Amino acid sequence: MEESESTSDNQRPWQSYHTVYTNAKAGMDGVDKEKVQRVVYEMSKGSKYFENEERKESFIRQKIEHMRARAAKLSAADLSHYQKVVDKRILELEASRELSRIWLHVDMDAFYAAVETLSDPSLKGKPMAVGSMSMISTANYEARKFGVRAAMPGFIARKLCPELIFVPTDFKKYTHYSDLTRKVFQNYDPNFMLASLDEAYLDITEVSKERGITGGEIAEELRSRVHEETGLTCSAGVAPNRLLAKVCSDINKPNGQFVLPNDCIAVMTFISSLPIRKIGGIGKVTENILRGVFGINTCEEMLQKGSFLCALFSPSTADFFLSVGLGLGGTDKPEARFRKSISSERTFSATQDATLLYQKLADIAEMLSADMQKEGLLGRTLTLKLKTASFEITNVEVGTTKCPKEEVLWVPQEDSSVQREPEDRNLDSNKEASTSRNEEFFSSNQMELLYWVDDYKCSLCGAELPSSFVEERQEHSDFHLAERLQKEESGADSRAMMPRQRIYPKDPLASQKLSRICYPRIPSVPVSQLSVSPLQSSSNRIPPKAHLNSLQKGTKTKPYNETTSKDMEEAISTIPSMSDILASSRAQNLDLQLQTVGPFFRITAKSLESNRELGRAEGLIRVWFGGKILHLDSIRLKRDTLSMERSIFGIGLFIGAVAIRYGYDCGCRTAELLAINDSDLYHSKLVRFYQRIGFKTVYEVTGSTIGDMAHMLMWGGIGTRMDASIEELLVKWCRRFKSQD
DNA sequence: GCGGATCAC
DNA sequence: TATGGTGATCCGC
Repeated sequence: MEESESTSDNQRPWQSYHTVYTNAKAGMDGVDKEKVQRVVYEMSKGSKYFENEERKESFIRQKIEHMRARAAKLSAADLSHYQKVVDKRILELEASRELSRIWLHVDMDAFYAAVETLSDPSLKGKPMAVGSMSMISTANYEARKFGVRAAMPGFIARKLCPELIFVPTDFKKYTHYSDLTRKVFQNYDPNFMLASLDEAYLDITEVSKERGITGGEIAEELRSRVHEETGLTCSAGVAPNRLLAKVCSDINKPNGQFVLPNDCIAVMTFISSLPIRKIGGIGKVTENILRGVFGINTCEEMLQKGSFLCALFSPSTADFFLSVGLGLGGTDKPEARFRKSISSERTFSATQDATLLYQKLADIAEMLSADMQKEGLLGRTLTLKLKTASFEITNVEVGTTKCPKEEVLWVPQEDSSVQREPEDRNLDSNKEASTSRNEEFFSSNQMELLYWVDDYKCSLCGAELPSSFVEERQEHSDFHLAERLQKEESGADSRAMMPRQRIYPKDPLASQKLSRICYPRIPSVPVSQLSVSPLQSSSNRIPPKAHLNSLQKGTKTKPYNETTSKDMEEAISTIPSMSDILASSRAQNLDLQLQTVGPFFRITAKSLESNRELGRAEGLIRVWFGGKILHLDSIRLKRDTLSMERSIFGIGLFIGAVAIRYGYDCGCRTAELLAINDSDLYHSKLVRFYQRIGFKTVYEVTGSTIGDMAHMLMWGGIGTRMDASIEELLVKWCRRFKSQD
């Protein structure tokens, strides 16, 4: 066998070059596959792409060999053990079989190509492909007869079919037609799942029951309505679950449909001879492995080889294979799905021009940033993807606690390329930046959704507050805002309620210089380290109930800044002492420490349980003409704080309160900060947040005037300069720090 | 948590 | 001349 294969390789080398292009696709029945294979091989041979494909193939062959060896090593005892595992698992899976629902999968026929033909009827009947010389997105059925298909580079397609017409992609058009199809789908299942622009899953169980018609009849009707609405044809599959429905929609493509009845025997018969490659999720590699290692070709064989699959694959993968063998698939009601990542990438011709590469990176970052702002998204993990001229792909991720982004991302990337393959470093051809990582991604738009359901319940957490509780409601929405900001910030770059230091150096020298001026560092061994508690007596404390009452009276019905001076006098007597703040922070299991060096201070918050640092603030007491000013440089909260029950008020505000109280004790009357403007979206929220705390805008630093330069040197960026009266801050928030007794 | 790989459209 | 862009998931460390 080996012999004859290698001989045929020598005579017909193209047979050993495995591409996805020969994989059976609708409309490719009469194609001379041998010829296609040969042309693809001839056009690819010797290219960097080809070499990379061979490298990948050889890797897969190794993997197969390795798995074969492992399979051969399994003892009879092992196999009988795994057989028991499989038998049990199959019973469990079988028990979960759900035959009561009818799923329909719709798939538009050659969608992009069909849309283009609609807008330019002269294309009708001619071989045509949507895409470019580099890559084809879709080919119409005339082109498919030549072996031209999606995912094939255009220059190869042209070789296969010289008269092939190329049409550039135009997503606006496709989206328009996709919208039209959705309006039709809506009538059959308001919760339909869109799989892409041209594919959808519909649960037609209800509609079938209500109208007393079969799934097949619904499919017919839906398809003809799609045609009426769009002038396009589509194919449909009807089956008891989504996995099978998808397979079915492909069977009578184009402009056809196939119904698999909700009947266990029918399903098992259908699946028994089905090639595994037809199943969504089983691609070229998995197919090769399953065939090469276990000789599996059909879904039925998954069950026969179940013990091997369980022995060699992870439980979740083995489960998937077994359910495929049983013809099981998703039947559940779709849950709302949120995007988990957003990305932007570009391929460009190889270059060794570092400046150009940096420029490309900057451009891509800009595009990504724009896309994110459009959707109001923030990210937590930033990934740089690099594709070299030899098609090798490298990813570098950074959690966003590190900064600055560009340096962290880019410099190590270059270095690692140097180590691995020096000659490739200068041939970088593709970069992508993306942000992602599962639940750590979220939309900041969601923050705006706080409203009072029935004018009574908080839409975000269900807390109940009647409308007469004006102050409480304000505070409650502050809480959610703060919570959101805290989450976003500890994800974005750990800057929390106060500005972090940030500067955009033009050159290294400038950077050094600026950092000396702006960011005095507190020595790692503090000259004076004091626990804050002994600093203050609680002499000016009054019983908690009393000051709570007086404050509520004063502020309940009017905003704070309208507080009368008499209220103020009353209130001042109620401002929390340092020990008030510390006592209530300890009640939250927080250990606050204040360190000072000359004018500089640092406040750290640790968890009393874990002793881990949860956040810190830095700043200095600045002497100015009118007196002293508390200058807040940054408050940072650690990611750990996110998982805690506490709100930002529990940590950020405690840290802030210690800073403010420290400033008060030092004789400062004013606190100043800069709400840094990284993005407009975030900035406006930050400013609003500070405003609610009690800060007022004094100046917009835009960087457009010489005067702004001084601010930027001072603060390290552009943004909104804000001040607050320290006394007012203490009064405003004193209820937070009332004693726990 | 990170980086590589696979898959789908 | 020339082999894409976007998003998701899983595995192994």
